[in-house]
Amino acid sequence: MKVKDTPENTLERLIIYLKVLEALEKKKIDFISSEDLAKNCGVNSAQLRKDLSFVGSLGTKGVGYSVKSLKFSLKNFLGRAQEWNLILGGLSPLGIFLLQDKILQKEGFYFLAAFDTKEENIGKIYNGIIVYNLNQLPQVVNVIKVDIGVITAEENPEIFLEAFINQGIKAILNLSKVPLFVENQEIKIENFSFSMPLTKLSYFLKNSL
Amino acid sequence: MKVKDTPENTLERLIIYLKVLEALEKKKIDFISSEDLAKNCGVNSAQLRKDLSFVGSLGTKGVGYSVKSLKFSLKNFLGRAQEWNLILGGLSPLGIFLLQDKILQKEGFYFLAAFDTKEENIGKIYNGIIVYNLNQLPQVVNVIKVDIGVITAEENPEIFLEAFINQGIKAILNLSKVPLFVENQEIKIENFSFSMPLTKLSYFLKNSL
DNA sequence: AAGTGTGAACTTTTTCACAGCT
DNA sequence: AGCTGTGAAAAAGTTCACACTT
Repeated sequence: MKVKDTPENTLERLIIYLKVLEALEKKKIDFISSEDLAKNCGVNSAQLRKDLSFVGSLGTKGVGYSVKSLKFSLKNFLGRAQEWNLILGGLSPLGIFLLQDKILQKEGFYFLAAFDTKEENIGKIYNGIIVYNLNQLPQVVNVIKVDIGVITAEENPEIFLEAFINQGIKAILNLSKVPLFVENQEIKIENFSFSMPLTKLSYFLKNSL
Repeated sequence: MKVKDTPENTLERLIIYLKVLEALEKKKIDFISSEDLAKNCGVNSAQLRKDLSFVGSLGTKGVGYSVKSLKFSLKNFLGRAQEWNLILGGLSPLGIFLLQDKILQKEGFYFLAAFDTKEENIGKIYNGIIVYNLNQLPQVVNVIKVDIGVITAEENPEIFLEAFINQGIKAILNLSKVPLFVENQEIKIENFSFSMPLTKLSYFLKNSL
C-alpha cells in the first residue's frame, strides 16, 4: 500500500500545512521557503521538510515551494481533491447544526442523509437532508455510496456505530460524548469533542501558575 | 513546575480515559483492571499504566482501579475539577451554536461574554450572553476573570487572537478555518476544526483500496 | 547564494517484563 | 494468585548538518 506509512503526527501537520497554504494563497503569496512556511505552522523547517518528504519531492532547491502546487499536492495526498459522501447518526443540536451549516460542504464533505431512532424526528428535513429511521439504513446504503458516518447522538452512540459498521461503512467521525474504538483495523474511527482541546487548555492553565 | 512534563500524547489519552471512566461510572462499574480499561480506550495496558504513572500511583496491586477515584484523580490532574470562564470571539454560526448549546456548560466551561466587530451584532443576546463590541474587551476583562478565549470568527480570526492576548488571556481555543500560532510559550493555542478529523478519514479511505 | 531533501545522530515514546504489593 | 508500577529495551519521531540542485 505504501513504502513507509505516514505517522499520525506527520499527517496532522500536513493537514495544518494545507490549511495555512490555503490562507497564504488568498493573500496572493506565490512562493514560500520551508523556513517561512514553518513559522506560519508552528514547527521548525526541518520538521516541515521531513513531513513533506512523505508526500514527495515538492520544492525547488534554492527557491522554495510554489504555494499553489504544494497545496495541490497536499490535497491529493490527503484525499481532499475529491468529494466525500457523509451520513449523520443522531439528531442532537450538534447534528442539526452540522446539517444546516455549509462549512463541511465547502471543504468537500456532503451530508446525503441523516438517521435517528426517535419516531418524532423521522421525516424531518434540514437543509434538504431527510431524516430516516435508523432501521432504514440498509435501503439507503443500497442507493447511495456512503463514505463517512458521522455520529452526533447524545445517547447510545454505539447503536449508530454498530449499524454503520454492519452496513460496511469504514470511516467514522464520532462526535458523541464517549470515545468509541473497534479492533478491526479496516475501520477507522476519529473521536472528537470540544472538551478535548478545552481540557488541554484547562490542564495548561492549572499548571502555569 | 513539574518533575517530568506530561507528553502531549499522554495528555490526550488521559482525557480519553476520563471520558471512558465517566461512561463506565454510569454503567455502575466500580472497579476495573488496566487491561479492561485499556480495551475500552483503544490502547494496551502497559501504555495505560505508564500514562497513569504521570498522574500518580492510583491503583491497587492485585486488584485494579476504583472507577470513581481514578476519575476523580484524572479530573483534578487535568484541571477539570474546577469551572472555567470563557469568552467568545466572532459571531459565526458555530459561535452562536456554542453560546446556545449547553454541552460545554455541562463540562464546566461557561461563556460569560461574546465579542464581534460587526455593528449589527453588538447588543444581541444568546442564552443570556451579551455580544459586545471587540473594542469593549478591556472593560469586560476588568470586571470578569477570563480563563479561555474561544475564536469562532469566520474572517480575520487573528484580530481576535491579538485582542485576547493583549488583554492577558493565556489560553485560546481557535475554531476558525486557519490555524494560529504564537511564539510566546506562556500562551497556549489549541487549533481545531472539523476538517481535521474528516481529512484524516479521507486520507484513510483514499489509502485503503 | 539560497534552500531543498535526507541519511545519521539524537531524543522521545512505547512496549516489555518482572519485582513487589494486596 | 493477580495486577500494578516502573526500570530497561526497543521502536518511533525529531533535529542536525550538509551534499546537491537551481
